[in-house]
Amino acid sequence: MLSKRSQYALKALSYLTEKYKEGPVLISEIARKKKIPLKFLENILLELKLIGILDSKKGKGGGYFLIKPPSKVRVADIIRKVNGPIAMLPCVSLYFYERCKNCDEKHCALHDMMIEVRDATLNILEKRTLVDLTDMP
Amino acid sequence: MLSKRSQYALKALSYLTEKYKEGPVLISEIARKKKIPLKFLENILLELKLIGILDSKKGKGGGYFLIKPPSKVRVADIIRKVNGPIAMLPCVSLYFYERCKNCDEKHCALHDMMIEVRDATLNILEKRTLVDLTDMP
DNA sequence: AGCCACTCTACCGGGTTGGTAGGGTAGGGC
DNA sequence: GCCCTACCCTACCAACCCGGTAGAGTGGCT
Repeated sequence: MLSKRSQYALKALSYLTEKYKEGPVLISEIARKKKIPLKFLENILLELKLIGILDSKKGKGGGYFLIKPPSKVRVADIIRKVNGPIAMLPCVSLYFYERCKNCDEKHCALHDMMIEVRDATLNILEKRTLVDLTDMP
Repeated sequence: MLSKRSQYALKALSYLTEKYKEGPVLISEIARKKKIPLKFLENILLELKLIGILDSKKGKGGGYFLIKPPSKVRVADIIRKVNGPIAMLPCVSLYFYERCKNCDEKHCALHDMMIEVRDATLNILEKRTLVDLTDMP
């Protein structure tokens, strides 16, 4: 399961995608529209900035905005950065790989099964970008 | 990611599948062969018994054993019982469903995307049983 | 100057994770 | 009827994560 934090992050990014080209958006506006606790959202947006997905502007007329066009930001990458591994086991993770002490990967049926699951998941998430997250009216 | 507990559970069950029809298997044997901390494994096997996957026999010649034929035990069900939801969001979970406060499911793009991911995952895990977990030599 | 909006530090209760320790108790064999 | 075996039960632990909340700081704009 994605953490609440990750869910909020995705919601916020989808809102910023809709407002792309309208300039900076207030934290408070995002919080209100997406029903996210304000101070928690502050924290999340800050992380997204440090990660390099967003940038911000202070003072009047300030707010947060996407650095890159929404079509260039993959959902899979956001999830990895905010939530962690997408795979179900460390030994089948592409970006958070860790060798398994309990088995030999060449002969581990669980390993093979989880590779399948990982590929099926990535096949969806790596093809989707923020644009695919914008809600239908 | 699956918790360590879930990983150990699956490993233990795959071992018990290999020893199916050979009668009860000692906790200590499973622990040794699968490199799982003994007391932790005790705890896990007990849970699997309460869940209704295993049964045990006390005294000499005792141990743990599968209640049902391995081909009747689906991997997806084990994961759900030991680890929790398979879906990435509560609002797309079949067995742990919770309505989403942040969005209207009918018009939520994230919701739709995660349904796709869920189905791709279940398409694999619900077709697999313990038999598919037995390792190749 | 003064407001605005992000930024930073800190804190907090409660829960989960990944164990460890140790004694209790039922079942079989002899 | 005793004793060994092997599961059963309770308790504890440190460390971290989750989902926030609070409040003061700081830089930018007009």
